[in-house]
Amino acid sequence: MDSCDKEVYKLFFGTLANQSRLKILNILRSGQKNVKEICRETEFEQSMVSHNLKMLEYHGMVFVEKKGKFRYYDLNKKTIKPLLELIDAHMREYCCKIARGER
Amino acid sequence: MDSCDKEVYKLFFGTLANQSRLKILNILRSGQKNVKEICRETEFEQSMVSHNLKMLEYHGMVFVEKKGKFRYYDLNKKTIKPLLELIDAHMREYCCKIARGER
DNA sequence: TAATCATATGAAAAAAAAGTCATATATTTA
DNA sequence: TAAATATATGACTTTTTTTTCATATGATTA
Repeated sequence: MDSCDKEVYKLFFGTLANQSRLKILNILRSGQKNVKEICRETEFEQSMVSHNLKMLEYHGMVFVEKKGKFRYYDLNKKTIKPLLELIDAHMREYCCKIARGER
Repeated sequence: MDSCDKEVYKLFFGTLANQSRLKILNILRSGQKNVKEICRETEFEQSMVSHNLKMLEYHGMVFVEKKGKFRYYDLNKKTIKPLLELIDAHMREYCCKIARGER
C-alpha cells in the first residue's frame, strides 16, 4: 500500500462511511431499483439520492442500467456483499461495545 | 443490517476513511510499534497520532500493550489484514479509473 | 522527589463531507 | 412539439471530521 493507494483506500472507505449510502446499499440487496423507488424506500430527497448513487457507482459498488427514462441501480454482489459479511464478522468479535454505545 | 448496525458500520468505515490512520495501519503491518516510533515513521505530530490510535483501538483495529512508559500498538491481523486484501481485490477490478485519477 | 520522557486529552481552529435547493437535461407521452 | 416524468448537476449551507495547540497524566530516572 503506497501513498497513492492510501488515497484510493480513503475514497473507498469514505464512500461507505455514510449512513445514507449504507441504507441505499442495503436496500439494493433485495434487487435492482430505480431512483424513484430508492427515494420512496429510503425517504430521502431525490437529488441527495442521485448524488450518493453517483458516488457509489464511481467506486464500483453499484452498477447502472438505463431502461427508457428510468435508471436501475444494482448492487455489486461480487465484492461488496462479501465485504459487508467480513466486516460483520469483525464487528461481532471486536465492536460489541460500540454497538452498545459504550465509550 | 438494521438502522443500529448502519451507525456502527458508519463508524467502522469512518475509521478507515482517513489517510493518516491508513498510514498508521500500514506501518503497523511490519510489527508492533510504540507511539514515538509511529510518529517518527509517519512524520505526524504526537497528539494527532494518539488521537488516531485511540480511534483505531476503539474499533478493534489495533491492540495496545503497556511496556513501562511505552505503549506498543499492534495491528489486528485476524480481521483487518484480510479486510484490506479483499478491498485490494475489489479495487483492482473496479477502481482503476480512481487510481488513475479519472472522473 | 524533582526532572524528564512518553503518551493522552480537551477545546478550538481548520478542513472536508453531507445535505439542500434551484435548475438543467433527457426521455417519453399526449 | 409541448407537457410531463425521471434523474442529474452545481452552488451554497450546514454538519461532521480532522488537525493543532496547550496542557494534563503517568512512568521512569537522576
